[in-house]
Amino acid sequence: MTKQDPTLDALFQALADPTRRAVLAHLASGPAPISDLAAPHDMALPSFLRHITVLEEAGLITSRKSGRVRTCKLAPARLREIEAWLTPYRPLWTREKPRYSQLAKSLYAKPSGT
Amino acid sequence: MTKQDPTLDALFQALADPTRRAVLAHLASGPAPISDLAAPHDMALPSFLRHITVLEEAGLITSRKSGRVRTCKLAPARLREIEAWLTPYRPLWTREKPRYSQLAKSLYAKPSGT
DNA sequence: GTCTTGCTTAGTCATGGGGCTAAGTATCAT
DNA sequence: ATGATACTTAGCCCCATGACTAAGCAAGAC
Repeated sequence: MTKQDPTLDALFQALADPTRRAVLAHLASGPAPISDLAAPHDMALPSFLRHITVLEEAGLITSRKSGRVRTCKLAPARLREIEAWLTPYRPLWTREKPRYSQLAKSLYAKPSGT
Repeated sequence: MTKQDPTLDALFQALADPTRRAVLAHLASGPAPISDLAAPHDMALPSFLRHITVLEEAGLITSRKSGRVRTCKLAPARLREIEAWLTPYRPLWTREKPRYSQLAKSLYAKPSGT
């Protein structure tokens, strides 16, 4: 509409896959090497690595290689952006009456919906 | 990992497109007919309609046809599911210390990360 | 040095997503 | 009845995604 937001695109896109969400859930219990993350997923390693790359490009995880092991950890800042995107809509389900006009105002204030 | 969640897939997928997020933002100011929604988007109508279909299949909007006009409205329940999915991760950015173990517990309790 | 481990790169393939045009159908206006 | 309006369906095109195998490479074990 007014402005595109490619980073939000990548963010939601990254979350639109069960393997990738599972990786995030796994990483929620702390950093882990690729092989640990891959173990539960019945998938060839290169295929799995693509998912890791997608998550990293979306900014949802970071990784560092030490020796021959690459360790991944969650980068929760991006999840916070989803929360932020969600915020203007929240009145819609927390109140009985939608209060559309107020909502429109907050959506126009910062065009996070575009 | 344990169980797939196709509806979460569709939900995030639907949000991974700026046109579709713009439609949601538009609908936040109240129900609107297709043509109103389509107007700001420089796109052929059939292409735009696909987006509407995706949103509707994801459960993010509903629509009813009356006469020759189809009117769409937001269905915020699905947005709430995103909020729910986000919930177990929220401690990660609201506290300084991650408290990984607690988080893992809540993620295993209901496998919303799969 | 040789072998194993843990990624990494390269290349292929099938499917699906997002765009288009063209043509169809059902209302509503005149 | 005619014509405009508001979708709707059908079909095509291209590129991105998600999977695979095969082969490469660097680090650690022995």
